[in-house]
Amino acid sequence: MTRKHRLGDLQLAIMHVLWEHGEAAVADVHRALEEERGLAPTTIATMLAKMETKGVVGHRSEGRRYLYRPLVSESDVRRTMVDELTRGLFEGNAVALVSHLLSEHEIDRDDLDELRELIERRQEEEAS
Amino acid sequence: MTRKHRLGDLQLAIMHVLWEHGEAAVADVHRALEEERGLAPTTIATMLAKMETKGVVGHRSEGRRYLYRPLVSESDVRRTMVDELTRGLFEGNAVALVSHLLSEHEIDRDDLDELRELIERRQEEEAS
DNA sequence: GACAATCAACTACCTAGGTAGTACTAATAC
DNA sequence: GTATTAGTACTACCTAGGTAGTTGATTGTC
Repeated sequence: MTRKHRLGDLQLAIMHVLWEHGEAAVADVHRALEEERGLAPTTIATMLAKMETKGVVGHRSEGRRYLYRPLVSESDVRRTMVDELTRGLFEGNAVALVSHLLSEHEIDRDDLDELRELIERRQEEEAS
Repeated sequence: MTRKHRLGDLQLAIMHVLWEHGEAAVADVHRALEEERGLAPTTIATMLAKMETKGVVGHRSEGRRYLYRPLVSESDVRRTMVDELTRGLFEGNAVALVSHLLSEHEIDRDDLDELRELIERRQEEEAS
């Protein structure tokens, strides 16, 4: 069932639109992705249909058109996908992942401050 | 060319064996993955052939058998894949990824300490 | 009422990952 | 020297993601 939370690039892009809008018609999604992807509307429609089969979105009819809505949450997807990446690439060690982020310069000076705060806050929570 | 650094589950598992051993025959890889996957030796062989076409591994003959070696480094693969995940799931914001890790309890008390140190060390480096 | 636009349904393809059987060849073991 | 073993090559399939055309219905416009 983890299948449901593993999404491809396009699927992810579509989900972002749905997560943001709550509900959207094919045309809405298409418009939202037009810029960066320039896909045919039917491509979006086909993908949404496949995603529905897969169980990650649902729809209701409104007049002649369908309004799609997400059936999985962004955090579930994040959890699963980050988890799988961590397992596949860092032997399941989340710290190793962060360490990678740090050493590969994905994180700049300001980010470091932000992170440090995040961690300190978390440590305080943990302490209680 | 980012294609070269995006690997599937099995491919990743195979690469781990190669990264660790430097060079390995099909039988070696098969033996190493037998336990956790229980795949036919031909599956490994087929996959290695596909990976060679893709350019992620190379081989040399030693007698009748092939010794495969990695052509892409673990850190390259990590970089690309982490990067793509960050872009696809966290709008490219690495800090958001770490934040996710923290809030999803992927990181326990000891890890927090470790992380904090990592960050402090990094900050010192950055300060110079 | 004819015509254009909108929309979902259906069909078709292509690629990559994954899985494995069969066939052929070379070495090894009696 | 024949039978087994170890190996690669070749072929075949299946699934999922991605991309889009064609078709047929509905609706809105003049």
